[in-house]
Amino acid sequence: MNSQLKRGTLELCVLSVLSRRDCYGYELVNEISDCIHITEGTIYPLMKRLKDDGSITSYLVESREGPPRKYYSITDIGRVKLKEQLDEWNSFYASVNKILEKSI
Amino acid sequence: MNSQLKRGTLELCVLSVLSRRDCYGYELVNEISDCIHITEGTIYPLMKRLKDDGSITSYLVESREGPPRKYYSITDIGRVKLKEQLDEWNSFYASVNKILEKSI
DNA sequence: ACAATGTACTGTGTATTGCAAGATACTGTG
DNA sequence: CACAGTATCTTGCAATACACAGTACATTGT
Repeated sequence: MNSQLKRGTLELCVLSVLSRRDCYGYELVNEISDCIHITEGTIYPLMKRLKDDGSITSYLVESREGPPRKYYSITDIGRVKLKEQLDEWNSFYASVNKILEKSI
Repeated sequence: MNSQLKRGTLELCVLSVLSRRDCYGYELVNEISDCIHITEGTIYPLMKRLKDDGSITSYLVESREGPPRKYYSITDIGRVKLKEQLDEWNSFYASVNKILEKSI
């Protein structure tokens, strides 16, 4: 898979999943990896960016299966961002497909 | 527009347009910019990469409206690459949409 | 004691884009 | 004719986000 394609969409995917329910990082990796390959080394820096810009908050929860889990929760700022990025994504792939269709 | 989204797709778009007809760089910029904003500073390094890996060839044609135009032509290697990237793109945006749909 | 798995984090490298600037050629206007 | 504007190609530097590898620590099972 061309890893360049993922750029910009992983953030959208994370926000989208978090808009359904709170998740911890490792869980997000597994959830999203079903469709698009990612690893922890990709997700944690992304979560840090999202936290820094106020799109998400986090809280720790003890776990019996390993170290404490850091759950992430989407904020109102994050929901606004999600909506914007969703619109961008939809118009973007419509644009790409328009260019591609011309060549058939 | 989130410029990160374009990554990986511009090459696909260029190959796709070239699969229809030969184009010169400036023309490609205008053609593609109808849908996705790009400038010469983006297209020419891309054309160089494509030429280096054998996906396209180029030839000069005199012009009465400015300096000579450098036309680009897709090769068989380029067509194979186009097909691969087309498949990747289709499966990629299906994957993204699958993740996004879960959150509705 | 040790392996396996769950969980979080960091560092280095890399690829592709944005933006800005420059170089050359032609066209039209004052 | 000078000059502005447009067409066309080229190059350089900065920024961004991802890949991969590695570290660290907790728990459970053998």
